[in-house]
Amino acid sequence: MEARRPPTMADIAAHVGVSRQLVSLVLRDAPGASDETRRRVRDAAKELGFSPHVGARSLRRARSKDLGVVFAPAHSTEPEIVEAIYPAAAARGYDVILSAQTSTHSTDQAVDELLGHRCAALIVIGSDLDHSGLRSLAERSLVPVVDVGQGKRNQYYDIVRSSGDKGIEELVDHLAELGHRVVTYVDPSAMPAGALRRRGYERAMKRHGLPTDILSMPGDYTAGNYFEEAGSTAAHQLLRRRKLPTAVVAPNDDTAVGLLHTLVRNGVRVPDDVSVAGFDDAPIARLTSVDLTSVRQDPGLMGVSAVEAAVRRVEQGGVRPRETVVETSLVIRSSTAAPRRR
Amino acid sequence: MEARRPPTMADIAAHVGVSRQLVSLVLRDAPGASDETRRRVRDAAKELGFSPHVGARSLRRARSKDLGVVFAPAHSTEPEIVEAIYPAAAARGYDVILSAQTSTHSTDQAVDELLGHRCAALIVIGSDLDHSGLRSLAERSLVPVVDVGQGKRNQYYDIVRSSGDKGIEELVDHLAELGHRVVTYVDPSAMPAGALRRRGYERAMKRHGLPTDILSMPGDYTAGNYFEEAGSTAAHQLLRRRKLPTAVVAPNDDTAVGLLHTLVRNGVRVPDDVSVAGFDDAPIARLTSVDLTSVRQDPGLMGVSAVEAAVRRVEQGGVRPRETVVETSLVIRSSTAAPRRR
DNA sequence: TTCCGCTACTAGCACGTGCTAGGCGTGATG
DNA sequence: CATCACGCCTAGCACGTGCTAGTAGCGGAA
Repeated sequence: MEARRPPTMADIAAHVGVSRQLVSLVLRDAPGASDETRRRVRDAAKELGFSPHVGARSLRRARSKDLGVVFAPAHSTEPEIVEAIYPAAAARGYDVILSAQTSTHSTDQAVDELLGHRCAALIVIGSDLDHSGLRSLAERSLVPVVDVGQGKRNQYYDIVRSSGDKGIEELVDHLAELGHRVVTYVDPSAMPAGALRRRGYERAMKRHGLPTDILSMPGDYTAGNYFEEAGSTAAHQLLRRRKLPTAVVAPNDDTAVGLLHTLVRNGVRVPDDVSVAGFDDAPIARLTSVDLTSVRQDPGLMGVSAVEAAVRRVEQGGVRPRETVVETSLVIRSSTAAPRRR
Repeated sequence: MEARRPPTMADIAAHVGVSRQLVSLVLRDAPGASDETRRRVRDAAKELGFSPHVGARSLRRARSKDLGVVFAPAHSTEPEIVEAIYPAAAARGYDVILSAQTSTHSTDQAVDELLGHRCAALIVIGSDLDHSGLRSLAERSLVPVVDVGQGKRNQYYDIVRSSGDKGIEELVDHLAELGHRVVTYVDPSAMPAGALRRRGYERAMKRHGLPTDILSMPGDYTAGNYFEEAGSTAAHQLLRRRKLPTAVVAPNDDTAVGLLHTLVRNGVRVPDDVSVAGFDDAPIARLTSVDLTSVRQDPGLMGVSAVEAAVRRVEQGGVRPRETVVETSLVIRSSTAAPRRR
């Protein structure tokens, strides 16, 4: 029961009866080996269960072929972005190294570990860092940094974000077309990308000549189900009014779901009495029992864009960071409908 | 705008005016350096932004101090386990390397990457591998493997799982104590850990002298919201019956939520008309608009147990793998109550 | 003085891989 | 016949770190 050492190229070489260099050459698909030898080396590698030592490889290699990704497992839309990063990176010849940001494992710790692996670039998804935090990260890490989420174009790091303002505008347009005139916006004030989305609401309402009605919900972003709670609280506030709006919009699906369920539980029919809409098109919005009209910000496209931005900065040394805006699309489901006649 | 090379120990040594070895010694907290030198080396390391090259380190080091973790970002309870692994590993002096299992990145690929990093052990969470897959993984990887999820004790790999059968039994006990006599069990048949939980239901019902009523729902496990859909379909089937049961139990929260929402939408009051309970105590169960009675399988404890099992196998070479069963606890919320008088 | 032990440091090899520079044989070209 | 090109292979160094085996310097004991 001894712990055997994993096989190296030297072991393969000895097994086949050639030099170690030739094995390296074959496994790198470099020219200069006969087909017969290639076959024998590959067979031996498979037989011995060879797995290249990425540490040794990154040590020798001039430039790294790894993308470091920081993400928060607790947040909902991020897993989909992470999933999209894998094939995008693979298509460009890069490997992915993940590091989680949690309450016991800070963004800085995650970044330090990734830098220890000598990643070629860092992709930070939905980080808790503000602009100055990201800026200093970009400066000290010496590698290109891509922030996925929110922020404005700058010269320190790349940004990939969805067009949250235009998405909300489209949503309001949809409601206005259905005939809604009283559309309330519930704003969980602690939401990172919230300001942009609220602006979209304000702009669209103004364009339609309708009065804005914003319900601002304070709270702690880091709390477990803050968003859903904010929606629920907002629903109770609305229920205390003499008259309900005909439609309610929230800048994320969790808040909208909190609204929806609380309204339904209190005898309000959705969409008959009140239309409800969210943003993100999270899995929860697609449940048949929720079936929420929402705005989809394509997580796959965001992942691909992040990889593209990172690879571009890596391979064209010295180019300026840029901002990539991913278009959103309206997903109409059964939680919105024309308002009842009064 | 040239891409500078990250600083090495040799750079620090040159900066301070000592040998490279002494820098290594200081940064490893090994004895044999004066306090004054330690301070100067540490200051220089900080000033230059030194980050140790983990590749070089793992190359030289006899045994690795990394735990490789395979997880599926799309699944719901796993992020919480991953979060718990970080502090547990840190407490024992291990680093964590994550690799995701997605539709475009198989478990095998994820494992190969982790083995490339020369992890000391592998922790596989909620894998799609069956027993023989895990067995061959354990055999070819040459490192201890810990499977978190389900399975039976065996000599090839460790198992960490929750006591799903006892958890469901407790849940049925709770319902029986409330006075329920007609308790239906909805079984999404494709669920990996499903058999164990169903046995718990059957055992408890028998103990209480009640007839079992199992609604088996076929379907594809890998589909996006299969579980919630299964619950929704089951609700429709129940609604077609002449008489509803007074309580419904599901082996996971998604199915229970599908049940609950579909029943509510069709005018059935929960818990007044029907009590509904799930399993997992997933975030969705805790939403105030759902407030589902459930069985909590402590994800934190599962993460810690997985790390413990892995470290034990790593540090006591040759010990046999074992099975760790994490106790569950009943979480009573407002979706269950005493049945109405008939 | 010599020897010993201690502190503070350095020399040097090893880990597994990538890559450049060569070497050796064979067949084609001058 | 000498030279060259080419296909196939090997020698050897480098990457950044951990660790063992030293080696000076210095104070104290014999």
